[in-house]
Order: sequence, then structure tokens, then C-alpha cells
Amino acid sequence: MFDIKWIRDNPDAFDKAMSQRKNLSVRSADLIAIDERRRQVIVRLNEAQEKRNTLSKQIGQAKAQKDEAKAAELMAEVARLKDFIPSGEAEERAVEKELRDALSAIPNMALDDVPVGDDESGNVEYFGLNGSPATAAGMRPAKPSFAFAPKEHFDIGVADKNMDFEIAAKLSGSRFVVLKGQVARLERALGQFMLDLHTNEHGYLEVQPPFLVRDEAMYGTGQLPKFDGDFFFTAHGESRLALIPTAEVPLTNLVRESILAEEELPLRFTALTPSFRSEAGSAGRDTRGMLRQHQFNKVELVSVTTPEESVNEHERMLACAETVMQRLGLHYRVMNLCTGDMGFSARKTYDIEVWLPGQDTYREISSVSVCGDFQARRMEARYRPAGEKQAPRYVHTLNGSGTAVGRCLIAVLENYQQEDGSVLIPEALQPYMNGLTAIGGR
RNA sequence: GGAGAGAUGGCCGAGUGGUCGAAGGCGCACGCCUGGAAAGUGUGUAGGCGGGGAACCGUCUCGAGGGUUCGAAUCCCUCUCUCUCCGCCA
Repeated sequence: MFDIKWIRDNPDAFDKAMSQRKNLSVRSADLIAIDERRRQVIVRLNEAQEKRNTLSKQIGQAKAQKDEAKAAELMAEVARLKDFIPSGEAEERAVEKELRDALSAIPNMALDDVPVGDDESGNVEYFGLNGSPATAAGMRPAKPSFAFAPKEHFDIGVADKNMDFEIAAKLSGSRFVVLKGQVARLERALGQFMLDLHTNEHGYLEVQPPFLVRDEAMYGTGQLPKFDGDFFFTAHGESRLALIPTAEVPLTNLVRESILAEEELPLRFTALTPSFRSEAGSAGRDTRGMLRQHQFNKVELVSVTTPEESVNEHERMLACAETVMQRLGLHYRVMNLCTGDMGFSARKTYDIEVWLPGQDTYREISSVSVCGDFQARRMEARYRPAGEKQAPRYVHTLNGSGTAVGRCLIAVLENYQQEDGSVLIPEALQPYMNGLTAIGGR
């Protein structure tokens, strides 16, 4: 959420940023007009309240001195104010809500180095800040070559036997899968491997959060109010709870409504959780296989930092996610998303796209975003800067997949498939697979 | 699900209609004291919003939201959460 004061002071920068986003007709002038009304109401209301408070104290004093006549006189005077105060309060609430509603539907503003573009065709490949492109690329596993035509994951022998879409459809409908045997085991191994990597080597705190959250939490990270239709909700008394579309929601909201000490930062959280998405707008897309499911496991990374550190933390988080690809020997590229392709809360986003030889294409397996204070303002998450008597400031939040387990399973299957339908197990996963070096062999 | 108790500042804890954003204690910060420290001692110690160049001033906030009243931490209503006992249960 934007700070209206910032918009007031930087209307041109705001309008320029909004023009770079897709399908938006937001103008600073409209917001400033609401704010103008809001402040007028506040000034009038405060004046009336001040008068009331002063007179009420005098009534108290008069009563203490048993001067009933004076008290009655003052009470008559203050009674006249009563016409305005309740309506003024109602008016203030209404205009505050109007402003908040308007602001909460506005997406974040891109950082200066984000490429401007309308859609994914405007994304730019990213080779890392440090070192030459060649150095960064040198850390990335090479594209595998095959002596046969590589298959898509669901056609590979071992997966074909252990990935049951038919029974899943009977249980739950389309876009669900039942994994069995060694494929189920491999999925579990991937999740454990990633979680261990981030907790043991990258300094993230393991968290096991709720998978059902209130609307307020979804609002805090920016999923609501705009994208209500993208998620699953379950009835809960008179109310409802959302099934988390990503662990970003509970992990980021861990700091909501709090004032942290600067010394505590950065906070780094990771969790392995299911993610639930309605995929309402993607009918007919990626219908085969388990690329796009209503439910999938994901290891999420969340960092909470100071404004000064958030951009560095973004690069660090990207490196943490890239390490997963590197350890698994999966070829990938990193894209710097353009303004038109970024999510609602992000100021800048890197997508890691893994190579899928069966599809002969790159597919997103991780998305790493820095959100600035956008979510913090929605969550009321602040920190007190070190040193004496500093006012609290909003924290900066970041989130990234580290990585999507379901899609990583697809990537391992497709990249390590053998002609006989078996799949080799990357070395890093073998300890999690009871030492197996391959699955699906005879 | 039934019955009951509770929610006050960073923490503990007073406060049941009047000058209370709120006693006292702890913690913390700065100072004094000390060769240095401890002890002692003094001062300070919430956030939001609005006005103002600033100093500062006003206003709102005692779980949340409404209401009663000239005036609410204190009275009423609704909600949320926590705790205890019973029931049920992985």
C-alpha cells in the first residue's frame, strides 16, 4: 500500500509508475482529492473535540466546587457541539475508508532498474550483479543432451506408473494428482533437501505455519482485496478462512502489527507447505501433467529487513534459490520481470526458469520478489532504528520460492530421464532416497 | 459443544464515571556518584492522525467495533482472542 503523503509529495513519479503497470487507470489527482477532503474533515472535527474537551473539564471543576448553576450553563453550551461531533466522526470514518479502499487496490511501484514492458515478452534475462555474465552463467548447470527424444514428465515410464491423474480426478476433479511409490518418495526428498539447505546453509529459520489464514493476513501480503477469485476459502462459522496460495502469506504476516528492534533484523523464515490456487483464469492452459495444479508443495523463503538492506537481500535470496538448481544439476535461467509482468506487491521480481527437455522450454520454478514497505504498511510491521529515540519505520519484506517442489519434481524427472523410462537421482538427493541412484529401473 | 474467568504501556500491575495516555514496580536510555564497576541517585521512556518552517499545539487510541453521557480504561451491546473446568477428539 502506498503512503498518501508520498503520493501528495511525488504525484508525477506516482503517475509515471502507474502508467507502466497493466490495465490501470489510477491517477494521483483523484487520490489527493480524497485526501484533501479527509484532512478538512479532520481539522473541523478536531476543533470541535477540543472545544468539547475543554468545556467538559470545566464542568467537572464546577461540579467539584458544587457550582451547579455554572455546570448547567456549560452543559448547555457543549450540547450545541453535539450536533456536529457524531456526524463529523462518521464522515471521517467514511472518508478514511474511501481513501484506504482506493489505496489498497493499487499495485506497488517498480524500482528504477526494472525493465518497462507490457507482458512477459518484456522480461530480460539476468546474469547476476556480481561478476561477469560468464562467471554467473558458469555456475549454472549446462543444458542436458539426450541420445533419444526426451519425454514430458507424465510420459516417462516411472512417472507414468506412479502419477495417477485419473484417480485424482475422481477424488478431487481436474488439476489434482496422486503420487505413489518412488515418485511420491522423490517429491518428499526434494522438499526435505530444500528445507535442509536453507536452514543449514542459508540461515533461514524453519517454520511450520497454519495453512488456513484469515482475510486480514491475505490482505497484509496483498492477495486481497483484489484477487479474491484466485484462492480457495473454507467456511468458518459466520466467516471464512483462506487456504494459503503460498507460504509467503503466513510467513510474512509473522511480523504483522509489531515493532521490531533493528538488531533483530534481518529475519529469515522458511517453510515447506502446500499451496492452493484456484487457477480461475487459466482454463485450458497446462492441462496435462502436474505443471499447474490446485495444490502443490513449495518451500518458501521470506526475509524481513531494513530499507537499506532490502535490495542486497533480494540478490542474496535469489542466490539461495539458485543454489537449489545448482545442487540438483538443473539447467535454468533467471529473468528480470518487466513492469507489466510483475505481481501486485512487488517492486522487483526475478523468476528462475528451469529447463524442461520434455517440453523443450523453460518454465518458472521460483519467483523472488522485493516488496519494499508495501506489505509492511498493510500489516503495520515496523522496526525501531538503532540509536536513541528514533521513530519506528516500516520494514521491508521479501519473498521467494526456494523452490516449488512439484515443478522441481517435474524438472528432475525430465532432466534425468533414461531411455528405458527410469530416472537417475541427483547426488544431492540420494541421502534422502535411501541411497538410491535411480528409480524405475528393473 | 456446555459453564466460568479474563484482555491496561516493552514487561508486571493499580485504576469502576470527571483534570487519566493512565499510579507503582521492573526493564531500557542518558546523567550524577566511582579509579572502574555494582549498589545508590536524578531525569526521561507508546503509537497514529492533523496543524506548523520549527519549537510545539490539538486530537484519537487502555483487545476490536458500536452505544449511553456534558465527560468513559471505568456503564451497556456485539465481536475477537486467552485461560480454567466438563464433553469430544488426532
